[in-house]
Amino acid sequence: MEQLFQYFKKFNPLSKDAENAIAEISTMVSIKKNKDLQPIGHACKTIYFINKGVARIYYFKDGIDITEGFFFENSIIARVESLFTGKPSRKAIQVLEDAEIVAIDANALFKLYNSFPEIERLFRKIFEAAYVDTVNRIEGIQFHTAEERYKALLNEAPNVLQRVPLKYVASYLGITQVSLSRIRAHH
Amino acid sequence: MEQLFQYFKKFNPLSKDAENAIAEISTMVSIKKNKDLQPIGHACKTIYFINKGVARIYYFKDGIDITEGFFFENSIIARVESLFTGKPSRKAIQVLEDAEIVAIDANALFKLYNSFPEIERLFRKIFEAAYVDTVNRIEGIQFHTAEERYKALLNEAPNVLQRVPLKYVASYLGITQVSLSRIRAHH
DNA sequence: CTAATCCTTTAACATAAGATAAATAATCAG
DNA sequence: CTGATTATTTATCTTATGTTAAAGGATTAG
Repeated sequence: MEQLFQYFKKFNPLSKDAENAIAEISTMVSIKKNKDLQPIGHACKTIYFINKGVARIYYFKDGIDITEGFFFENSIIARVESLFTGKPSRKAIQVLEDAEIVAIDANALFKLYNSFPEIERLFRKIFEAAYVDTVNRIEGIQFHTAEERYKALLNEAPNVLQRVPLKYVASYLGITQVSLSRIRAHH
Repeated sequence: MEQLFQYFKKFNPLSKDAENAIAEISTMVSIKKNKDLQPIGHACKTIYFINKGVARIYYFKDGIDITEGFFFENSIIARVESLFTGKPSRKAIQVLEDAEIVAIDANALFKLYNSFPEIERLFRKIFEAAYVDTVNRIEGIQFHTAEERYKALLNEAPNVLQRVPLKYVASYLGITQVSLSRIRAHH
């Protein structure tokens, strides 16, 4: 849990009481490469934090596996379109390397918001930052060729290309595996 | 202000005290068609609510005007990538019809979070909902042809096509004006 | 009301990316 | 270690979208 509390400090440092309250509603999960942490079709009731490993959020569109995003050590994963609406998620979370993950019970967390305003503030800030990332990502998608998007990824997150199968990277970039391969060949 | 408070009720009803506190840090703005409400290059210190009119957020990429989003009556506009980071925004807000807008001083609002947890909660929920919209929008962009995106817009937000010049719609859809025209001709 | 400007469409051509298929290369299970 | 599966690359062809240019419509300023 210590790693998670360190992460929290960057957003909103918590009192010991608040940390303990979060520890009580959290569990450690060890999960093997390629396994789904959460399957498609259930309401998202958990917020995850990656201590070790890589994960992706994915879904199927017309039978095709599409990666929405990649997540590395020291980051939060949640399928917010379900978490914040209560609707079942059409998305799954899959681990791409053997991983150590903290699972936080979201309903219990939302209850803690009432007794610990500092926790509500913490998660407000965490999700505000995630929101900003998402807005910036749209800007990266609009009006860029596939090659530009690939180069941007290579530049901003080279670890993605080192640790993640290219077929997942392709759909993340919004192109086919074949196109990605062609772009990489063109150097 | 009444229209804004009605909007708030959908997220988190406020006490009279809280409403008054927000009223005190807000001003009404009347602005003419095609005028910029906020120019490019300043840190975003204001959250807007549209009582009447249409607006868009836009920016320039390689000299080309790109629309990030459209906003209609009864919605909040903010350039969150600046609001939540404090960095200057490379984006501007332009009004596309004569508009009536409530401008909320963001720094003053953030201070109110300390005295009114209900206000912090309200805006947490507002931006969580906006975050969900943005995540869903990425899904709409990835792996859809321009024609599919156009039809989706026609279906989900026909008012955009009725009230907004097509040249702005084109960049919003991530295509050129010429392509959009061709797609519309194919019907 | 008219001229000037701006918006939208149409046309012709160029190019990036999709689809399909097949050949390598890498990984995994037994 | 070996065969089987899975991932990646390469090739060929097709198609959607970009680019540029020009024409027609619509809107606006004076």
